[in-house]
Amino acid sequence: MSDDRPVPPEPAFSLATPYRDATCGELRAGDAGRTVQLAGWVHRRRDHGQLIFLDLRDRYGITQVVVDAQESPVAHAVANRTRNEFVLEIKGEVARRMAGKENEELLTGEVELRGREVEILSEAQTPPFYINEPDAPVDESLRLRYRYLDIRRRPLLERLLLRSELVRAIRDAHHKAGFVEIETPILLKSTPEGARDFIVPSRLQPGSVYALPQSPQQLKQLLMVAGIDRYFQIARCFRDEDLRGDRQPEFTQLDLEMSFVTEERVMEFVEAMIIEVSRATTPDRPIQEIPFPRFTYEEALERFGSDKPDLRFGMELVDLAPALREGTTGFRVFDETLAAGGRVKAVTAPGMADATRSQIDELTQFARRHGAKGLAHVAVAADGTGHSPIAKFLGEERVAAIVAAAAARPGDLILIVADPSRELVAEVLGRLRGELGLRLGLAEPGVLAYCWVHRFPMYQWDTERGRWDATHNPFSGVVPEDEALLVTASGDPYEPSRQDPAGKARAMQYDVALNGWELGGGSVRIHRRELLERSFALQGYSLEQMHERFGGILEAFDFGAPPHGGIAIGIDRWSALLAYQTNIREVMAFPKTQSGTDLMMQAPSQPDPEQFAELGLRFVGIRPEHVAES
RNA sequence: GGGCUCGUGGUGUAGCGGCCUAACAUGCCAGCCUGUCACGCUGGAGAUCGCCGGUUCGAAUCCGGUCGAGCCCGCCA
Repeated sequence: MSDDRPVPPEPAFSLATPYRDATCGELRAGDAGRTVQLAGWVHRRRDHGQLIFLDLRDRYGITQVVVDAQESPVAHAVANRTRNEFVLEIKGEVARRMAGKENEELLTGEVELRGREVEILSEAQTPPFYINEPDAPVDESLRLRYRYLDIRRRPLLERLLLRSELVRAIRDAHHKAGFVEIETPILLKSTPEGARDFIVPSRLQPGSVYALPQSPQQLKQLLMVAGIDRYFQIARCFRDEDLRGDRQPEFTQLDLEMSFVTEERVMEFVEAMIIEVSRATTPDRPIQEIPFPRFTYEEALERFGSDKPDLRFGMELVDLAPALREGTTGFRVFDETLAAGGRVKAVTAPGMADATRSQIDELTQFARRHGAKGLAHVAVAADGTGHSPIAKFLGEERVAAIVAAAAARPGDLILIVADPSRELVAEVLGRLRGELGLRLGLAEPGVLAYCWVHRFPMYQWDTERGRWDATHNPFSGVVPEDEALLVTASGDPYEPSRQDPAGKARAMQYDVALNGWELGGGSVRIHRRELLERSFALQGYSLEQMHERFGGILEAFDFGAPPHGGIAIGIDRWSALLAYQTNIREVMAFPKTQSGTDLMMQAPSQPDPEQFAELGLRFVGIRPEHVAES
């Protein structure tokens, strides 16, 4: 057998220590005859009486140790006492395994260490779950409680290593491109993002609080004013909102900002960076299309029903209005929707024509959950004719027209949503598309389909508060040709209304999506004071409020602000997707549960009364039972 | 704030009104074993079924509440 198994490169600072000469992943046939010492955890023990096999494990791999009672009675006696997860130091001679006894599964499988001296560095209780069977299912709360044991297992370890490589590649790419990495404060002031802030009371300023940053948005803009024309940071961000599999209260963003740039220039850099980083981190995963496809928000919504489309499969949305146009269709839902200026659109699920009643019901429930009033369907038979419960209203011709419009093939199932709201139709069909695309296995798992979505609407009308809300970020710039739209219908900039031309303005905003997930988003910012004031007025901020909330940055802009723009990319999501995960807890060393608790550290915890007293705080409770206690 | 799912020896599951004095696998403990690599063989210990209450002659099993975990809606650029 040849010694062709790759040996990982030795880091600049040797892995050898007084406890070990080598790691458990590096011994090869060429090392036979050497006397070495290894240190690691007992991965598994196979006791044959006079002969004990110990699989010794560390981060780098596993090496089999044999302890022979005849050769080394003392070592054998110690090995006899060991159990799984004991930490050992073992000295012995590297020997080629007997012919036919090699283990192909192990990088070190051609050799074994003949243990002469075994020392127990640390004993271990029986772990609460299997560490040596990485595929065995374990309740996630147990994994969270004993995270340090979960990290001993290969799958999580490898995801953390991947994430480390990702961040390293990001740093490399930015440094090469002349970016400066600058840290910004964690103890900050409330920033204008829409999420709830985490609050930290100040002892030195009793009654005042810091807010943890939801992102370093304002600070990076201030760095642009400061003349740092290319800034980036791997920044921890905090948002006190309800959690999901892809949302944690604290998360990490790649935050970057550039000066003297256009939208095009920022996208150019970010795209090149993403390609470089992807190739460095997951060289085995092909990028579907370069340059990344670009869609306007409008187009993405029309074609995919999503501003973060999964482009690994087709299933584009189809407008059925042309097929239904002349006269009335006889199906009231469609007629009324079209008459009201609403939309009737469809998505075609390939090969699902034989869906059972309960499957259709389930899809209908899915559609309802996302706001649709119902879900119509047409199943395409082998002869190409459409069959549908609503055929009796529509008539054969119109059903055929629907099949034709959807370009559906025999065996396909056409799912139709009708609603006065264009956005709702898009949203529901988009979700169906995403869900079915995955269920039907249409998406190639290994492919990385990045794309850009840009030209988002600047604002959304906030009915409750009677003002325009920035869709993205209050500093986002408007596309130059829409600048004139940033006015109110009334003429008074502080009297916004739903009819304002501003509702049509598009922002210089761009999102990058990967396989149906939003990876990040950014914009070219407004750097001119005058335009910023107009935009803020539309968002319902009076001059006083503007200064109260954004005084610092407004003042800074008066000292000469360069045109600038940037982006923020979610590192947790990115590493999760690169590791084939959809749950960001799987790429975080110490994540929190959905209720925001840390099962390992038992956080959050009751504060020491003295800490409260020092801060001048008292807990008065927010629920009846709390109030009753105080 | 709301909806849904789950909670049974250390772990993963089965059992879903009496046949349960709770089963299986694995782990654990003890003994045997010199070529295993999910070693093997023999024996043993280990759960009152998350918690509280109710229904019932009888509850792991049904109902209500509660606690914990997850998924989703709202929320979150």
